[in-house]
Order: sequence, then structure tokens, then C-alpha cells
Amino acid sequence: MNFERLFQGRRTEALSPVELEVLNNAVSQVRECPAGTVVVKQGVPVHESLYLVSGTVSRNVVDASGRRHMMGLHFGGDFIDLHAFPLRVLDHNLAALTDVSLAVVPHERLTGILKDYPDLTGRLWFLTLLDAAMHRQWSFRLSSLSAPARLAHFLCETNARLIATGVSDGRRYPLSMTQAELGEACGLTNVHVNRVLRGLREQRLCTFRSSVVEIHDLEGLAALGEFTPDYLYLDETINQQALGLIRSPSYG
Amino acid sequence: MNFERLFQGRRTEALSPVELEVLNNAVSQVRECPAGTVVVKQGVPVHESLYLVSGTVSRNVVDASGRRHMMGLHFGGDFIDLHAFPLRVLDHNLAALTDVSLAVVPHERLTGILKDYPDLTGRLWFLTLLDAAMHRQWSFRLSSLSAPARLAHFLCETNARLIATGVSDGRRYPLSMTQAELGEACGLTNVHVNRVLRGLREQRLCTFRSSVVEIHDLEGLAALGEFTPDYLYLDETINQQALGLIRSPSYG
DNA sequence: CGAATAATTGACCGAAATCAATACGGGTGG
DNA sequence: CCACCCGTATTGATTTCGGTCAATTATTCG
Repeated sequence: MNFERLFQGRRTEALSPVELEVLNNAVSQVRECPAGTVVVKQGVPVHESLYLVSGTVSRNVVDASGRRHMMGLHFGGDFIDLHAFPLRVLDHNLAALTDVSLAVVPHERLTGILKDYPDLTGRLWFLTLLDAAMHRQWSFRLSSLSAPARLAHFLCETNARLIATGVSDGRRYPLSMTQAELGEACGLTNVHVNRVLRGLREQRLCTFRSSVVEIHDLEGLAALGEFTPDYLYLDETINQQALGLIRSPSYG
Repeated sequence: MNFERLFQGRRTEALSPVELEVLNNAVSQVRECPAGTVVVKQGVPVHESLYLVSGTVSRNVVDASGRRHMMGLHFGGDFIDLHAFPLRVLDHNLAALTDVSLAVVPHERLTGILKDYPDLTGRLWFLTLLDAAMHRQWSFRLSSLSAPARLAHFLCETNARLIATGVSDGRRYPLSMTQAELGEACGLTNVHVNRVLRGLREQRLCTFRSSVVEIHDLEGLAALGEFTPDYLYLDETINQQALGLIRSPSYG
């Protein structure tokens, strides 16, 4: 199931073989869902948590006027609703933005881990708090950045996370989102996202086209977005790469 | 130390006498800080977590232009930086808005709880995820609500939380914040907060004056703010009170 | 090829920010 | 006891960023 990716690129030590084994044994099945599926519905009690093997999943709520607002985004290697284990009910939806593959972990087995593997429990706890740290950054983005800065921040954050899992080479990564979805994530309309993206392109900061993000000036983009990746707890090398201060080894 | 308040008014069962005892024994000292103190500084490794006995503490970051942005607010009875236990370093500051009294819990003792008390660990984990749920609502507020609705939502949330701890009678509660701080919490300028508060007063929804919030029409305020308290996991009665559907017993 | 979805561009509008005064209120010290 | 101050609150005039409405052009995919 490749649970190694849970801590890949992080400042913490890797999971031990025993811990990996324990997690693998906790999986009851693998579920495939097509793009657009609401994987977990707001307010419905759940008895299992999902590890995202591949694909992209968004965390969103729908407001009174029917508009969707994204409060989180997840990629392959994320334990996307581990927090449903202590909480039991989610206050938001999880929706597949692409076709996804999900490993299902029943909560009984997580209870077993809680009882028998305190260290692993602490690490799973850590993961849920990493999500909380991202939530705080998403708030920061909304409350204090201009539209161009918000997009810059979002694209830098995503770049940093995807460097950690080896999906981004540091300057270029796939991102299957529409401009409207980018708007849902940054609190902007699709129209304005379009204009702002043009601006970023014209300033030679980055290009987003046909589901690929290409960063021309990472340092500039990070500066515009007031982006510092510390809250992602990445290991020091990746941290530097995410700021554009050093090149990633895989960068051509 | 009155750790009962940790789950007071929540949909979950109360802490057992043993668990209360364990938590009480985990406290190494009680610390008093005057208003304005930065209790925990962003980026500085910490080896203890703080339980807020009394007073108000804000969670904030400072942006490039020096403006402060609030990403959370805590009152007496909240375990304010429990997440520092798995994370080790915070990505934001904790600042005392009033004089505060803090119970200090060294992380070694939390490690002991993690090893020996899986149930209690699960409940502490739950508490940190409650904060995450509030973060999501704060994002929601910023991305989808107008200025009046943001303030309405904020005031309803705070009311709900303070009903749970017995501080609000359902329509009236003390809130030691300036209009500027209200703005930091809702992503608005002090000037605009002032105008919007006047609007809420004129619509007979609520009044905020000399550090007291008085709600004249709770149902209306909740509707304006698109507020639903489900994410706070309050018990059903308090949930209804927080929406203004029933009166709280303590309401005169 | 054609239908649906996504992207792009233009004209206009409006909510909240900004800039700038003024008023209030409650402590402090003369 | 009153005068002074400083932080907070209030109000007005103006600007601006991003939203809304509306239309057109690209893409993608069956």
C-alpha cells in the first residue's frame, strides 16, 4: 500500500518496518472511485478512514448560495480522513477531483493501534495536526493575501508537498484542477482566477495550462505569496527546494 | 485544575475520575501572564503544553506588512496548545488578550499518557481535531461570508462555546476584545468592523459594547452568519440553544 | 463532428479598504 | 479635582480590488 509516503520528505524519521506492517494489515480493502464522486459526505457517521493511494481529493463545504468552498486538497500518499476516527462525523465533504484509488482502514483496527502502538498513534496524531496546520495557512491566505498572492501561495504549497512525494521536480508538476476549482480553493471567482493567472504568466512567475503548473521563478512566486513551508514539516533540503533556494536533484 | 471543562457541554461522555486524576497529576505548575504577553512564540520548540484556566488567548500570525491575523481564539477550559505535543514547534503565536492563568503540562507526562491511557489519548486527540474543525469554519467564514455575516458567525460561534462552559446565558456574554481585534479575527479593518457593528445594532440583531456581547435576535444572527454549531460537537440541548431555538435555563 | 465543459475577454458595479478627522472614555499625575 | 493623554470608537470622502453579468473562443471527449 506504500504507506512509506505518509512521512516521505518530512523532518521526522521514517516509519519502522513493524509500523508499516501494522498499517498494511489495517487495510480491509481498496476502493476505486471515478472523478466527481463524493467520497465522504458531511454529517454522515463513518466507521472507516481512507488512505489516498492515487488521485486528488478535495475537502469542501457548500454555502447557502450553493457555492462550493475548498478547505483542503489531498494527493496520493495522504491519509485523507484520519480525523474521522476520533471525530466520527465530518463537518465537510470529501470529493474526488480525479479518478481515485482509496485504501479503506476500519476504525476498529485504528482502535487496535491506539491500544497497542503508542508511538505509531503519536505519528498518526501528528498527521492530522499537519492538516490543521495547513488549515491555518489557508485561513492566512484568505485573510491577508491579494488574489495574485493567494494563487502564488497555493501553487507554492502544492509544489512543496508534491516535491516531498516526488511528483514535482521542483519547477513543474501535474495539477488536475480547473480554474474554477482553483478559485474555490483561494476564495476567488473563476473569472478573476483567469485574469490573475494571465498576470502571473506575463510576469514570468508561472504558467498553469492543461493541468500542468510550470514555475518560472520560484523565489519570486514564494515572495509574492509570502510563502514559507515551515508548517509542512518538510526535511531541510526539500524546504530549501520549495523556496527555490536550491535545485532539486531530479530537475532537468 | 477543573479539567472537567475540557468536555463540558460536548456530545461525548465526561472524563472519568481516573482520567481527571491523571490529567491533574500531569500539571507541573500554574503560570500567570498579563494581557499582551506572547505565551508561545512561532517557531520556537516547546516541551510543554498549556491548559487555559482563565482568560482569553488568541492564535495569530503576523504578515509581511506587519498586520496581525487571528486564526483561533481560546477561553478558560481550553487546552490551547495540545497540538504542540505531536508537532514540537508551532507555526503561529499564542497571545494573551487578557490576564491569563495557565496550567503547564510537560510533554514527558503526555508521553506517559500516550503509553498508558489509550482512551484518554483518543480524547485528547479529539480535542486537537475540534480545533481543526474550528479552523475550517474560520476558512469558510473568510471565503464565503460578507462582512456582516462574518461577524454574525463569529459572535454565534463564541456564544455557542461559552454556553457550553456556562459563561454565556445564551444571549449575553463577556468578550474582552477591541473592534480592531474583532477585525483581525474576521479579516476586516477596524473601521469596517465599526460600521458593520452599527448595522447589526440597528437591525436589532446584537450589540457589542464595553466588552459585552448582547444578542437580541439569536435566530436571525445565526441565519445571517449561516451558522450551524454541529462542528463544535456540543450536546443536543446546547446545540439548540446556540441556534436560538430554545432558551437556556440560566437565561433570565 | 458536435455537444459540453473550460477558458478568455470586456463593461460595469459594489463591498470593503484606505485616508483623514474628530469624539469619547478612563486612567494618571499635577 | 481637574487637565491631559492615549487608546478606542466613530464618521466622512474617496479609491480599488475583485465580483457580476454577458458574450465569445478553445478544448476535450463521446
